[in-house]
Amino acid sequence: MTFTDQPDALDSNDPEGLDPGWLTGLVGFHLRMAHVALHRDFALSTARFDITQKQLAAMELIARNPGASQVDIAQVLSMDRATMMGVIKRLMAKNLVERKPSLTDRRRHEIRLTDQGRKVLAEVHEVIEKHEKEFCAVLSEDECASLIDMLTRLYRRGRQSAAP
Amino acid sequence: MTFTDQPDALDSNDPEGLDPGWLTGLVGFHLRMAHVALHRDFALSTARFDITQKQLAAMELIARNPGASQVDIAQVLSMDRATMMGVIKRLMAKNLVERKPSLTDRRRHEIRLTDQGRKVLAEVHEVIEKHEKEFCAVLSEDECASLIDMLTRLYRRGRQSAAP
DNA sequence: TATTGTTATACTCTATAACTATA
DNA sequence: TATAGTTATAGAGTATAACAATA
Repeated sequence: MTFTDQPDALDSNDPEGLDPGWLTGLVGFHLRMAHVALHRDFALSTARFDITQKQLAAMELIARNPGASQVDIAQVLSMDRATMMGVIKRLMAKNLVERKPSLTDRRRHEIRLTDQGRKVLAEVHEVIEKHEKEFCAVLSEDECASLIDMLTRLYRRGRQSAAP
Repeated sequence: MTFTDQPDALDSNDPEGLDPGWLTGLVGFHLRMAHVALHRDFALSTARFDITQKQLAAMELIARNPGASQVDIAQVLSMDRATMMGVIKRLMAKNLVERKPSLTDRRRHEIRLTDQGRKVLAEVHEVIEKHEKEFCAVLSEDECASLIDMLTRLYRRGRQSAAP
């Protein structure tokens, strides 16, 4: 029962000895598994920053598009505006982003990074780039580009059919 | 300000007009976006079954490996055993799976599908296969196989470094 | 001691519905 | 009417810690 008894059964096709069966052929299944692995890796790499994947994505968009509204950010990340609210709230609680009411449309709140936010983002960038390299070490550069291309097509597809 | 003013800005590189910047080059970002799209699509396709992606994956493994324990299933799906507990609980509440204490190791509970579970799983299979086809319509067969191969390598990699 | 199942706890994300203020 | 933000609510998944029963 220990890992020394049946190394073959562990290292070969079925790492845990169970038959994944029908799931094996589903892109959706592998997409989920890869995402779970990434998510956990990410959490480990960025533990000291107390920030999640989604919070980082939001911060990056805010950094690149200062003055964007919550709805703008939410749309790009395919999030509900109520969900986005929660993300922004947590980022504000950590003093990473701040809001100002728009002068031209008083319904909107323009979101910007705080100085603290910019500082943290720069630090996180380094960690993520290192993490990304390690995570993708099993892919060649061509494969990596091809993977991004295919993934992009997959989620853009969903948008085209949903938007109009 | 309406969508008729700047069609180019909407239909070209930036569907929502925001600059994703640094995120564009990250496999992790696109993996997350594709996963979010898939997750939502999945939920829509299977709404009438009142079942989630993870619950389905667990059911499939249980179907293929009758008598497996909760820990077995959890390991394959990279879940904590407490998390798995929640999934199993919900599946039991819906009368889709059942448990029996193992005769050889009384700590273990062998999990099996109920008749109801088998029936539902068969119906869901059809829906998912149709969904999978639509979701992957933007990929050729070769691309699809290549994508699965790359994704598998990504999450297997995580396992190899974690297990020993 | 180690493993399995279990409960309790806490956090994040997700979505819906309803409300306010503004356009 | 429509949009932006907000709150309340509910549910799912994630993880940790602790416990009992069993090996």
